[in-house]
Amino acid sequence: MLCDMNSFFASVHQAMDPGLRGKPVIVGGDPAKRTGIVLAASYEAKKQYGIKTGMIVTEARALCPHAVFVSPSHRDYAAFSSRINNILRDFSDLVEPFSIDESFVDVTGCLKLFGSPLEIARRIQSRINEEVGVGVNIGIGPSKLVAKMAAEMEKPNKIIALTLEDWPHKVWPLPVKELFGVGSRIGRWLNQIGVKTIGDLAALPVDLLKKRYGLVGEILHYSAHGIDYSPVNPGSLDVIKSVGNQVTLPRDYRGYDQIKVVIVELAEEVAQRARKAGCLGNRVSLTIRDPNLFTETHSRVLPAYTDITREVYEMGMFLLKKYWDKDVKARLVGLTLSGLVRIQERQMDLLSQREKQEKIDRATDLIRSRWGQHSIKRAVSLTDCGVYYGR
DNA sequence: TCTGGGGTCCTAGGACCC
DNA sequence: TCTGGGGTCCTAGGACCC
Repeated sequence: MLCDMNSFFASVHQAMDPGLRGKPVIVGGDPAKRTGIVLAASYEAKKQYGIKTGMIVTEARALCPHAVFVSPSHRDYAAFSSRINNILRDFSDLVEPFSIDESFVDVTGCLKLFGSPLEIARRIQSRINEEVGVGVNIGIGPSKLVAKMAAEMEKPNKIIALTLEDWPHKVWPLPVKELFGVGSRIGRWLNQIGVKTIGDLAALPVDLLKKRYGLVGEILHYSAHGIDYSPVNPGSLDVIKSVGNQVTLPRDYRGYDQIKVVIVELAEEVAQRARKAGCLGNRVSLTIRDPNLFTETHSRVLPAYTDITREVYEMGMFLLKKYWDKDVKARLVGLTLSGLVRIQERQMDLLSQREKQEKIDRATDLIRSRWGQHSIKRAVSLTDCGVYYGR
């Protein structure tokens, strides 16, 4: 099954504040910023006023001036998301959070315990509706792909079961861009070569897709036929691989000094998030989008794994000066720490040991500078092997 | 297509190692 | 320096997802 929360961010605000229920609610960026977009809109806003996710906030305001505009609160969304996943885990231990508002659940092994997939879906849906207070679409299918496609077919708060027998008449007529894995670029290319529907894609020779898109092309071919063998992997989101932040600036910034301020703040956020996650990273990437929307990214591996703000910042500045010239103009700046590894307890010990060693070295240096090179030595130097150094 | 901000995965060339 | 064959790491870029 794929459980897909309806208008998730907006629903969370409505669940937390009963005064917002039944009203057009729009979750969007700071209206003071030049480029705020709609992150989510309640069904009232979507249905009655034609508000869409991704729309520019000012545009949304024009369509629905009396809507309640709320600024996003990621903490609350994360809390709601984990409550929902906990409900799902009451039904199966195979729960894979796919994003903050979508999770796959493999119920193959618990049909005897809880009944048919449809019955399970109904129980999950009513528990999420009642206990969390948000709507949820549940797609049921023989694979993640089929369940995912099913969940998109009708909204909101629907349960849709899809089988492979249904696939040709229910999925093939859909526009090819609706297929999971077909984005804007591939969709455009497919349209250009006359592939309009998912059925058209299914009929396309694999070799053509393979030649153009390699492995991705091959997967696309199988997807168009509803074939997917990927397992529900409960741990897939536990291991984070990178943390990054980017900002679109209130105006174009120019030159190292102005951009430096942004890099300082981004480094602070990024390193702090790494520390909070208990991770160290070994690669820093800097992205700059210029006023013409041309975006460039450069990265470099660090000499050692780190979660230190200063080290992330310094690599960011190194990259800026190496790859962009002095009068660089930036509309957006992004900084990412990747190559992340979790700090194990043992590594924690090593870190604190390292700190201890550094303190010892500093103290030793100080003592020697004051009382001479041989005023302090390691115990091994006092054995007869170390005697040469001891004099 | 882009809007903004958070991610993942794949590919490919070059450097370097044995 | 090149010979052959196998491999890893680094870096950039492209595509996707929500």
